[in-house]
Amino acid sequence: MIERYDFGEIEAKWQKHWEDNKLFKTTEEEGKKKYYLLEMFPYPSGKLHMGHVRNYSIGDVATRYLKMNGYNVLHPMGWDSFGLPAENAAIKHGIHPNVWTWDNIAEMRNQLKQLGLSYDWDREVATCHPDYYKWMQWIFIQFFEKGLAYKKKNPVNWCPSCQTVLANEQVVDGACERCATAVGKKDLDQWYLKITDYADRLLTDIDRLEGWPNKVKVMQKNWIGKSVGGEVDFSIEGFDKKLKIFTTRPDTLFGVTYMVLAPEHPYVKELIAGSEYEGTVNEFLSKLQYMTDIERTATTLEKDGIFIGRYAVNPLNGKKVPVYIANYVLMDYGTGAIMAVPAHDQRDFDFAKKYNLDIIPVVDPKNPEIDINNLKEAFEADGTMINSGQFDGMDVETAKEQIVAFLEEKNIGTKSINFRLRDWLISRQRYWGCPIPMVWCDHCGWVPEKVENLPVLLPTDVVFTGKGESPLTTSPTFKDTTCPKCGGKATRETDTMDTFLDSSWYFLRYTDAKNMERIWDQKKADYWMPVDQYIGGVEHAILHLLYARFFTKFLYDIGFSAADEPFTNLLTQGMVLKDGTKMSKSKGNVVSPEEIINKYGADTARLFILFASPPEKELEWSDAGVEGSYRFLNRVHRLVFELNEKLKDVTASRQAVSDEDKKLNYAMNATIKKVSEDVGGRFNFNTAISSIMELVNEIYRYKETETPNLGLLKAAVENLILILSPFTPHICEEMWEFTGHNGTVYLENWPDFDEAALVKDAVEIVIQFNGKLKDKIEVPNGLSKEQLQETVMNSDKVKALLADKEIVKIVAVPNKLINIVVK
RNA sequence: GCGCGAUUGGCGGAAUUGGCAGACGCACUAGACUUAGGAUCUAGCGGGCGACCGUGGGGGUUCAAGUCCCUCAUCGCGCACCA
Repeated sequence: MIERYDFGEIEAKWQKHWEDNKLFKTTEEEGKKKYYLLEMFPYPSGKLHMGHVRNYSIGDVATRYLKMNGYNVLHPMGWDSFGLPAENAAIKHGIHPNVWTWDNIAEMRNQLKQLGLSYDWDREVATCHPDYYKWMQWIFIQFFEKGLAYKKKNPVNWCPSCQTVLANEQVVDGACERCATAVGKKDLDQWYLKITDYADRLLTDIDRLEGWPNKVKVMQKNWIGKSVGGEVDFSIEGFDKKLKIFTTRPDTLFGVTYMVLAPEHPYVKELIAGSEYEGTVNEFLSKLQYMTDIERTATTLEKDGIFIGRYAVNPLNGKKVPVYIANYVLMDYGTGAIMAVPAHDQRDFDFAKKYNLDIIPVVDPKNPEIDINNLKEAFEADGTMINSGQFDGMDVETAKEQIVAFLEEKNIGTKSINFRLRDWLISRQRYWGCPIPMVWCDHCGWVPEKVENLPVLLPTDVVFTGKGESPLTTSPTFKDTTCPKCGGKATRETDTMDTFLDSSWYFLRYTDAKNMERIWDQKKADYWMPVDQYIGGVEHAILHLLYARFFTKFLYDIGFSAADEPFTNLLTQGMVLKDGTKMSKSKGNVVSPEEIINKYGADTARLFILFASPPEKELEWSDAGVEGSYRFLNRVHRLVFELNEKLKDVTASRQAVSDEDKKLNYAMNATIKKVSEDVGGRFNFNTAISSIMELVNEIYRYKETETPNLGLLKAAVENLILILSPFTPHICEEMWEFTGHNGTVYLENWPDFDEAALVKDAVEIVIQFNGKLKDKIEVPNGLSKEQLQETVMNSDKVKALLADKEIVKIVAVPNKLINIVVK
């Protein structure tokens, strides 16, 4: 170590040292507390951005802290490396996605290493590697064999720009999540995973996720969207099939004044066939068909519908009500048909007003301000049943139960639960993804590829047009094959999988990443799982985290995972902002990590990012703040360098004799305690760092006192290096070596703090009058209420303040304050 | 519209159980050292001359409220015709 803080030299030196000594390699050590710490793996775009630096710095601090505290920590890294950008690069620049991706991985791996992150690189995975996607295909086959993967023709979300289908989760405000193009509908034969079979478990188990942010849990609950209600069969006059509807308000069945079918409902064609309404209804339908999803679901869109010339019969009271089709009823929720109760549903109310339909109240609000026979808006709250025959007088909840029970008894309805969650559409008409390992045989139907033939490799002889069908169809060698079952002529599935499948189980593969025989060794997976702490962006709150939970539960069910929830604790880190908005190329406010590392070093970059804001909050980038962090590291470096001459032959000791000694000893122990709590418990790295800064200030002050105790000073410096090391490992390694230690701080024990040193001889007491601060005095530690009160009342200042006042009450809190209530 | 969260100096942010509001850092001001300072060190830094006033506004509970309760406002995020 030289006098100047040469971060470039120091960081290169220690990164090499760590790598040469395989310091971060992890194995299963029985009898040692395990901890699996995981950050979301990146898509290898080629360049690290500040969000990555933040994500991985947070994880690295926690890892290094846990390691020093005796945990056996698994901390792996890999690449979510299938996906569209690689394919777009191929179309645009003629580079093969494989080449493009692996070049990017090499570059990003290098950048991660420059940050000094403690990854076990021997466990690296890349989802585009055949050794990985072989097992992806294996999992798909397990789904297929359990009946949870199926192919179905359906109108699907189609992005005309990406030229591929999208899952519901990937459609945001009716537009493609990736490119923001308006999403259309297309009838396609597509593969689905039956995530709906897991809807109930995915929902109820959310309550077990105590270590997850509430926000994420609420988002998942809303996404799964469970509704409890009933299904009721209505008959239609002159039609032999029953019309089944789903409702969450069976209590309002007597208030039904019309029925609505979704325009796509299969009965519609039959119901109008040959009638005088056929022409006008078809006209209405074709008008709807040309609307995009954005238009169709916009809140501003007026409710629009048309009577189809038929009448349904209310099974409870035999009443005839008209049947409509309308744009506000969706085919893919419930049964695609509803009973309309305008008095108690705002949407039905709006529609009824527009088309002049009856409004019959069946729930009395018992509120004189609401005129139930002349409603201004639907009354959706609780009340007492009216106009409902034998159910009159019941409250809403009771009526719901009673009416459903009545329907079940008469065999005209059942209790029913509906989920908003749909099955997961996983086919993609793209090249750069995992091939779906299925073969179509005219005799046997869909047959999975034999496991011993996996992986079904991505062909390389394809043409990238960026249009229409999957590029795999252009491969002359891929498509034609033989049936794994009967050996006859057959064709391969040419679609690839949604990349969200790849990332739904990578955390399990890390536990035994290089296993060529099995997906993983069960013992190893059982040792490490579940992930104790998962860290990543909140943008994955629904998609990735829900899919990963689904996969884990499935793998648990088929006996391949000991855990049925993958992530015990979840930390969603905040975004990195500049000038109040997200860093983006288009806004020109991007700060590149590379630039910061070159100018100040990785330690400064890490320190700033951890110090500027608590991890879960947004972080406002500040160049001046980075300078400040850099100055702090220089200050520490200077302190250690300057003191070394004096301290090199001294033995560290925690003996504190003088008052000044005690102050330093207190600061040292208090800081160790605070940092341990902030890092180990709450992930409050910003406050941990500020307390370390205070300790540095204290050491600077102490070393200038008249007779500093060199042993104690040395102990303070050593502990400073140790507790700072998880944040800024390179400079701490260098200082640790410079102060005469062999080996690496990474393997040192986290320092203990001495409770006794935290007990002060004298404490400061706050004196309040009516809760307002008036004075502060020093008193011996541990005075009782009575003693404290006596001391305070004898103080001259208090006596003076009390001169013309009358004491009403005195509240004394030992070692803290005394509040005198006066008149 | 529904749900979740936030609002503290010029700025980022502290205040863990109700108990000194503004820790730590940035910016700024003055001074020291210096040929020089964008290095370093020292001091100051919510408002007000002051009694005092101050944590988005208003109300409440309490000896005591940034913290608990009610209410309003603003901003952010999520969902959104889900029957």
